[in-house]
Amino acid sequence: MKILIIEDEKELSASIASYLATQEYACDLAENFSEALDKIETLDYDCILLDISLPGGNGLKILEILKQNNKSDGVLIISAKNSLDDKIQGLNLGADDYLPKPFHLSELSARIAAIIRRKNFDGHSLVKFHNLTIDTQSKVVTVNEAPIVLTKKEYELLLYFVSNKRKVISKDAIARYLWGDDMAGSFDFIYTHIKNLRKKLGDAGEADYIKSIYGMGYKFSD
Amino acid sequence: MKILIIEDEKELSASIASYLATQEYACDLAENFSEALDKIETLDYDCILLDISLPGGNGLKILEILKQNNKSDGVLIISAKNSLDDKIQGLNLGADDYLPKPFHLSELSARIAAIIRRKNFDGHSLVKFHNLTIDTQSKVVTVNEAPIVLTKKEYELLLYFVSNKRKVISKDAIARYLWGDDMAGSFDFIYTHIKNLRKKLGDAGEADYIKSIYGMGYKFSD
DNA sequence: CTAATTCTTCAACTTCTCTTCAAATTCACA
DNA sequence: TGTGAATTTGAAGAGAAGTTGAAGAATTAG
Repeated sequence: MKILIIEDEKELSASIASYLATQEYACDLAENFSEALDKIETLDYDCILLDISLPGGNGLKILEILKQNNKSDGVLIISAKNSLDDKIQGLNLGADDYLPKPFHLSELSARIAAIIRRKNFDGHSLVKFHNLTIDTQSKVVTVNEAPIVLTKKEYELLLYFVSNKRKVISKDAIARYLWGDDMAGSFDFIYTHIKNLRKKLGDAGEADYIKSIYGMGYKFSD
Repeated sequence: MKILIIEDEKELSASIASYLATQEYACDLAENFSEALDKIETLDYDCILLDISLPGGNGLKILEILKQNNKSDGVLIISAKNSLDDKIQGLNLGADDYLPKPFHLSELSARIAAIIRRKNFDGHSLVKFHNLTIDTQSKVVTVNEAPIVLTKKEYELLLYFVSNKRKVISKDAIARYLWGDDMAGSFDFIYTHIKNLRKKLGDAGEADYIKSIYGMGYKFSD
């Protein structure tokens, strides 16, 4: 479970992070507006702790951006300003919960657990990458909201790509993932399935997500 | 895990070192400005404890130099001067945390653990050398933030250089690393790959990292 | 059981990398 | 400063890696 902590008080965020680490959460820290945007863009988090009163840009702005990118699931607002106004505004923008400072780390942890539970529950098992979404429950893949039809192998391949986005994946790894450990020899399957997947993504308007890295494998990125 | 302690009070640094040794950290000590620079240049540390109030040069100066060399990840400032000013300046320069004296060794240890965890987590397994970074997951190499495209052999060669930076590497060792043990005879491959790597690094603005040591091999340094 | 779909195999083709080689240059040492 | 050895360089062919289309095998659906 990955958590992003957007908080400018370093001592606080460090202690949150070290506490959450004991609960098996992996934390990323962002201490200002631009850092936060950066992390949000490059990684997906199971939960985002957002301090509203952030220097260099308002925390609510971040929430808006998350909302626009369909990533506002799992946001827990923390704030010293315990004003009703902030709270309402935050929840309206799609935050899942609101926790006024100061708080006990155990309460924070409980709320995070609740948010993640909820998120994984309501059919939100969506894996996303830009305008591409994969619903791992219904197994429906959409590009720009329009569904595309994939075969089973193509679906598994795409899911593997998206969940390892921006990493170079060796053909060996792909072979092991799709066919199990005993896939010595030829990569002809892979070539063909990649060709077909590229074709279908291309037809749907999103070519070029799957890059070949000569001699190394493939990389799914933008 | 390697830790550098930059601290002029010998008793303090000794007791920190011996405590951290019990936690499986290996500590190096530097008790003044020049010693610190020396250690920083020759070795990479997982965490650096930096006393701001250092004789013979300000500790913040060291932080600046670390920052310039892209080594400011993992710096924990310790200081008796518990002024807000120092703190802000330190954190602006990229330190990860700030611990005012006096402190409990257990707290120090907890913060170090947090810093190392953070560093390994959001560092994406980055190998760095000055303005050069190698992301070993995405296999992307950047010079001054701009990505450069390398072939597989070039990438492996560069990675070998960077992980053996500032050491003289024999062509035999390079050959064994890149092609396995059975590479008797000619070094023509190496010459060519080094030429190409130099070209690409040069085009990206960083020539001269790869030095030839006549009759011995090569050295990657600045 | 048949038809349709999907998966795998194969071969021709394209693209990019690696290696080879010879000529030019640099270096250490006498 | 001259000499042989070490290194650099550019060019080009060999070779590996990746792409593509087509067709047979396997699987699934009706």
